[in-house]
Amino acid sequence: MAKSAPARKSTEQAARAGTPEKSEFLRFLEWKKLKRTRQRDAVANEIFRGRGHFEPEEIVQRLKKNRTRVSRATVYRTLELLRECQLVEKLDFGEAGALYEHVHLGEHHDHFICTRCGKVIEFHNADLEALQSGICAKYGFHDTHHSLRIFGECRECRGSRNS
Amino acid sequence: MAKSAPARKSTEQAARAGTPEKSEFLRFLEWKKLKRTRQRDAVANEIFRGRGHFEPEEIVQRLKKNRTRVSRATVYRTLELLRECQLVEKLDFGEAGALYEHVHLGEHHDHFICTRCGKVIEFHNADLEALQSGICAKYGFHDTHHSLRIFGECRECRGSRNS
DNA sequence: TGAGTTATTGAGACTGAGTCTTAATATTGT
DNA sequence: ACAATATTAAGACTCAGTCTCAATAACTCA
Repeated sequence: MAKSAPARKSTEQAARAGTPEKSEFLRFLEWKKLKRTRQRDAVANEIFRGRGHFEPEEIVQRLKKNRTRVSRATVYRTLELLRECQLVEKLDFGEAGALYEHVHLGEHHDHFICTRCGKVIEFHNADLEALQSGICAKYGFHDTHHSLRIFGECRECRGSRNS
Repeated sequence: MAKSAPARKSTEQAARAGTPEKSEFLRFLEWKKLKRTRQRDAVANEIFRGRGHFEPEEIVQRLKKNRTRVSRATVYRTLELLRECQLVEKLDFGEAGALYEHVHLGEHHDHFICTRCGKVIEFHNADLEALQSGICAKYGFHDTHHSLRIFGECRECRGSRNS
C-alpha cells in the first residue's frame, strides 16, 4: 500500500511547539490522550498567530488560503478543545454575533464595547478582580472564569456626537 | 362608591396596565407612535408575569396554551421593542443558549452561572457598581449598561462533588 | 518496523434560532 | 365608519453550528 509515516516522539513535541500557548495545547492533548493531527496543529497555529478576535468561519477561510484544507467541522471541534484548556474564550458582543478570542496565558481582561462604532476596548483592573473574588467567596461560589462587558459610547464617539 | 378619576383615554391605559413595567411599555409605544395591539399586549403580559429567564420560543408556547395565538415573528419583534425600552435584556450563558430576562425597573444585578448544574444565581454589589463607574470614567467611556457573568461551581455542587 | 486498534476527519445532510416576505387584517385619526 | 397606515401570520428562507458515517490517519506494541 502506501509508504509509512515518519515516527515521532511525544516529549519532543512540546519542546519545538513555537509559542507557549501551542505547547500548552500539545500538553493538553497528551494529557487527554488525544492525537496530535495535522488539522489540530493547523488550527491552533492559525489562532495563536493572530492577536485579536476572530470568528470560526474566518479561521476556515484563512486556512484555505494557506493551502491547508481543514473542514469546518474540524475547526469547530478544535475550537472546543482550545476552549476546554482555556486557551480560547468565547465572547458575545451583542449584535456582533459570537466571536472567539485568543487568550494569552496568564492574562485576563474585560471589555468595553462601543455601541456606536462597534469598537472593542480591552481593559484590566486589579481592584475589580479582587472585589469579584471577594463576592464569590461570600456566596460560596467557586469562580473558574468570568466575563465583564460594559456597553456604551467610547470617548471618540462621545466627542463627535452630532449624527 | 363612585370613582373620582376623570377619563383621559391614553393616560388611563397606562393606569390600568397592571404592572409598572407594562405601563412603561405602553408609554413607550405611545411615544414612538406605535400601535397598541392585542399581540404586543399579550407578549408583554406574558413576560411581565414571569420572573425568571426565558427563551423566545417559550413565550410562543406559553401564549399558545393560553389560546392566544401570536406568531413567532411577532414575539421576536415585540421582544426587540421591549429591549429598546430596556424592559428586557438579552443574556448569554454560554452553553445554555441565548436567554432573555425581564428587567425589573430600577434594579440591576449580575449573574453566577454554575457550569456543573446550570443554575443561574443573581447577585448585586454596590461596591462593584461603583468601581465599574470609576473605571469607565477613567477611560472616558460612557456606560449605558453592562453584564458581568461569573462561571464556576455553586456551593451545592462543590459540596457534593462526586461525578 | 508494520499490522492492528482506535481516534479523527471531511463532506454534506441536518437542525434550530431567528429573519424576511407578502397578502390579509387590525388600529388610529378624522 | 372610512381611509390611511401599521401590524400581523405563515411559512419560506438564512446561516451558524452540529451530526453522521465511511474513509483515513495516528498511536501502540509485538
